[in-house]
Amino acid sequence: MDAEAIKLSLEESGLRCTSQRYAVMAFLLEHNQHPTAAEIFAAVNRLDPRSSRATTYNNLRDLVQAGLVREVAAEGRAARFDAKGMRHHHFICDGCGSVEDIEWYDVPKPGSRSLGKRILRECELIFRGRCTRCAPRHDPRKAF
Amino acid sequence: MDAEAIKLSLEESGLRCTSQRYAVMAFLLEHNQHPTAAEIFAAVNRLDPRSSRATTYNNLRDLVQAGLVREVAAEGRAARFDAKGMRHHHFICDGCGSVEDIEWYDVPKPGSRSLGKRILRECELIFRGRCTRCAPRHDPRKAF
DNA sequence: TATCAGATTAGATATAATCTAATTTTTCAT
DNA sequence: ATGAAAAATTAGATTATATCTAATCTGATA
Ligand SMILES: [Mn+2]
Ligand SMILES: [Mn+2]
Ligand SMILES: [Zn+2]
Ligand SMILES: [Zn+2]
Repeated sequence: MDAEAIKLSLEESGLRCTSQRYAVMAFLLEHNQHPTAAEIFAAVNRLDPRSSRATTYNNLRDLVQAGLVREVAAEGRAARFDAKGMRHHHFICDGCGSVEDIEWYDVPKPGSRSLGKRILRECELIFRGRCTRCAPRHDPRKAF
Repeated sequence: MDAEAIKLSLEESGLRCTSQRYAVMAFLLEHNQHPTAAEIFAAVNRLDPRSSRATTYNNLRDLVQAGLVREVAAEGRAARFDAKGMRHHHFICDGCGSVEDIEWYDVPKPGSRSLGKRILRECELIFRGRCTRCAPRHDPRKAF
């Protein structure tokens, strides 16, 4: 996704393309490691222009509201984010806590009986286990 | 699950059945609203015996490690917990943030091609939308 | 009973997120 | 261009959540 496309997607969502907001969005688009707000703040300030912590949080909030960014559901203290590009699932490593993307495939919806009067919008599938780096350290005779 | 069964499940996991630890476990078993640590702390102290905040957090950590309790994956600030009884999925309300249980059903695993060298242990399915209470307030003409 | 590991406690500390009020930047009507 | 209004940014204070520390308590066991 090039600079112009990012600018456009922001403006289509009713958000001005400020340099700080652009930097957050661009960083998320080119890093799929699901960084925390603190990591994003550090990363966008490594380059110009400077952005404050409050602005980083404000922009993440705005981008999530606009549907361009997602706050990933995960346990743990700090929220993690990714750009909502192609649909995908997530894999969370028991060993190191890393969150990785898994290719999307369709998930069966719950029956209307168990859904009741609830209105279903979307679903999110999280896998757990050991990532490629952590798998070798894992003794398969021991349960987690 | 009666008192004796709780005591037993704790001891099978190598945890002493202290009154504070019992209270946390019993509370989670009879409330499926996925309370936060603060809510659990308040609830177990409404009755005797008193338990400190540190102990509530310590016991939640121990119970999660022992596999009796789960920290639910969800966005938002405070961690939420439930007793790992019967397997189930979760529904998180866009409106009020409540987390509700959804009857379990099997979920197709990702293909070994997209899984790579990762070791899969389990999966967790999260639905999003409007809960029964929030659904009526939702104007279906407006997107979220 | 004496010992000791496990558990609890109050309060201090750390971490993550949000708020506040001042300032800067952009937009837009004139 | 000019000035007013709106939007965005900022540093730092504040709040919320979680963990740590070091002293004390409890209960199992010898
Ligand atoms: Mn992702
Ligand atoms: Mn549950
Ligand atoms: Zn790993
Ligand atoms: Zn609701």
